[in-house]
Amino acid sequence: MPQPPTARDGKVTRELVLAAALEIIDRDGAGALSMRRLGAALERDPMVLYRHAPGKAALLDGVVETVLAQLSVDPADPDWTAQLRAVARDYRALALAHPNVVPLLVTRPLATPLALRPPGTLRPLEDLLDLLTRAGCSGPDALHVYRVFFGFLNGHVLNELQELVENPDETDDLLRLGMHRLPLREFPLLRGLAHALADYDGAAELERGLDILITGLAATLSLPETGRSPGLAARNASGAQTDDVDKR
Amino acid sequence: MPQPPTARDGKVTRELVLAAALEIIDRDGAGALSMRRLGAALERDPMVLYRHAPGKAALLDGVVETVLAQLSVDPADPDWTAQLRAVARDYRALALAHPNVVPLLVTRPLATPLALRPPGTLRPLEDLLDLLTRAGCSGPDALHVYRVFFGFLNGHVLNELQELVENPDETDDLLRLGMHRLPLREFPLLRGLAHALADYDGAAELERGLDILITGLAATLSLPETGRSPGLAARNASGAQTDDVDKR
DNA sequence: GGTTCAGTGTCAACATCGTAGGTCTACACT
DNA sequence: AGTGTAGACCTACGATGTTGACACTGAACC
Repeated sequence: MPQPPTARDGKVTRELVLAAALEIIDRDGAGALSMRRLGAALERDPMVLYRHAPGKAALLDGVVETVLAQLSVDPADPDWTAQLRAVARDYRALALAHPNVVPLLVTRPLATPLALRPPGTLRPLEDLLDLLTRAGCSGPDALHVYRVFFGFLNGHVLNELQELVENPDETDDLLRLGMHRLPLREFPLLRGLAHALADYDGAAELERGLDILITGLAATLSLPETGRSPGLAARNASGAQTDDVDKR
Repeated sequence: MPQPPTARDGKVTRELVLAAALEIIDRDGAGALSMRRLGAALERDPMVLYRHAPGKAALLDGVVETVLAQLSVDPADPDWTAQLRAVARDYRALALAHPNVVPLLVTRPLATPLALRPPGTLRPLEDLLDLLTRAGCSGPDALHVYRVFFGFLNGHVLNELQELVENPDETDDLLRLGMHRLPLREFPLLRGLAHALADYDGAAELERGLDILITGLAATLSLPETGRSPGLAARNASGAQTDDVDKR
């Protein structure tokens, strides 16, 4: 017999549950994920979920883990700066692919002590430490780099996802950003920058941040900055757009 | 007659509501804030709240606004780097004073287009733009600095708040961090760094990040780096502890 | 003085949520 | 044949955000 799209193929596995949960979150946001809805998506009784996770919080952690598991760090890369850049780009791509997961990504760890987090979440950390110590970093320094690096990444991703527009079809920047509503007298500079706000280029912003970060790190840690120089120059006021992955 | 501690003094104002909400969040976390509990804290019927806010989401935004309103940027400061540093330290202090608000702080803006955010939230942005343009920045560059700066700040704060411990009374670092639980074979480096993890110094980390960021920014924007050099040197593997505000 | 009106507080009700407890079915192994 | 076990299901409880109707107050107006 023909199965409905989200077919009930035999057993329910943890992976199936998490995949369905991710799908719901991607479509309708994290707030829309309820045990009942998730059960319905799997065409099962909601209570089945508790066989595969001790509660909703664990499910959310699981979703975070599956997403984060798609991020891989190659500890064997001889050029640590290049590897950092690659990871950063992957991370951004992941965030853009699952924007509704980002709040969980930055928020869930606050509820769980580091060492009790799901292993998939710790993998990138361990690999990054590996990469850096191979490059000559001391342990504590590697830890420091990890923190600065992911701190920066999370900050960037949060920023980029905030650049939402009220009415994307509108051509006028002021209207698109909903800026006509804010009191002109109190925020003159902000209003004047509507155009600049409108053509925000996340990819370029990330690269520039990486330039600053990596050169800064290399200097502070007195590590060899392998590979060619990252090209700090080449930019002016308006900043040339780089090709962007997403269309916004 | 003697009033109970959280007295019902006359009218209920928006400020009173938000203050009570903040109190609950500070004490029991954002998840513990419900309309009914908030109503009980004010000794009023929960429905009263809807007279002062259109819904729970608006209340949360209000809490974010009141917290963020405590952050002030002085646009007249002639030394922009010093002002940035001051703002960064204030922001960190705010986050440490209200750790349970931080998830809201980084998460709520994702739900609201920039221009429709409460004015209190936009104030620091406008003031920062002011500060930077006075220092000779172009508009778009100022915007860029703002983004990199707050991206970094949010990232740092999120990082610092994650460094929670499982059993704060334990003297052994491994136990305090709950590290004895994670599979030794898979995370050797991480386990080896338990000590380094345990004496994380948020204030020092912030300063080092600021060093990197500000020098990087000054270089990229070819702005005068006013004030004395930020002191990029003076650090080694273990990193000397600076005096810290909080006790953890 | 009487009437209207907007603001404020109260109450009951609804749909939805997470999850504790118990039960039924089917298969694995002795 | 009997027994154990794991997966799935159902019911039910308490809590949540929010709607709509209703009562009270004080000021504004005729």
